[in-house]
Amino acid sequence: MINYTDILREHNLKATPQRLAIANALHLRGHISIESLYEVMVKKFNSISLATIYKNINLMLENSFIQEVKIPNAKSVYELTKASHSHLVCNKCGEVEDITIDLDSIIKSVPKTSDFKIDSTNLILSGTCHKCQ
Amino acid sequence: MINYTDILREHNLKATPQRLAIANALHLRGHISIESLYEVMVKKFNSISLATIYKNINLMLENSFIQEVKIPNAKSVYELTKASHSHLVCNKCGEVEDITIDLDSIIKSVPKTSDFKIDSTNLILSGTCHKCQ
DNA sequence: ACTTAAAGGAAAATTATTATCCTTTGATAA
DNA sequence: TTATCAAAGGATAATAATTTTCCTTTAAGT
Repeated sequence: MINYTDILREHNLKATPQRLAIANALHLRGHISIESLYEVMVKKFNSISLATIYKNINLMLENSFIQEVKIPNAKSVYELTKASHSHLVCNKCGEVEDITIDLDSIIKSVPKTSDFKIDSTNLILSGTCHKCQ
Repeated sequence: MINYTDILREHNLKATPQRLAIANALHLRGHISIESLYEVMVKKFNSISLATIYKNINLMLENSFIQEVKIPNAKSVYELTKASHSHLVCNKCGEVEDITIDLDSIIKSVPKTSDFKIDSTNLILSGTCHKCQ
């Protein structure tokens, strides 16, 4: 169980018990939706408000402590910010998995004639995971 | 101005005036959000209901006449279904542009050890477009 | 320990989306 | 071309998702 106190502070976020629990839930689950996160949090703080979840998720996004992952045909999930990576999403069980793929060649393949300056990439590969095949 | 009557019917969608107008708006704009689509449609059908927009967007999605494009930090836009392609999104003006990129090598680079069967890809490249640089 | 800006909780408000219900209409066939 | 009817449109209510408000509590720096 990692202590996220310092990491939260580095992102200009007060280290409250609720936030430490959110950070840990994200760490343990890897990716989690708002509603799942709320379920997890209620077990630890029986009177926590959904508004607290939303307010923290939004602040954490603004301060780049976490990232949103928008998934085709499903609700968004959130993850701790880490090095740029892509995602595998199983259409059967919904599992989301990180995967590191080098997209440099892809970025270079964008025609220079389009004169578009690429800052970031967002790649989701959908299909069927090992367990669901 | 293309006539989408037959194409709608091929997707098991009755060719109503409202649907033809939605198809044309998508064709003209390329990508459009719910609220922009509503604005466009109200000009043509001054008493159209937002519910009609939602019901049609959902039916068109179910019947694969259109696709949803989920964009980081922005609302979804919709586009007519066409051959698989990726998207360029400008962080400044919000413009969304189609781009054809061959992702075969990417898909093949997913380690076979992960035993994940990929069905579809979803790639968004974010940055700054020509006009906004 | 003291102070204070920020965070939490409860609930209201707002926004987004879907469902309901009745009227109208596109598509098929007589 | 008209008659028929399931499906679609419009108005509105209902629901779901998210944000705001307001007051109490607390983290963090003195």
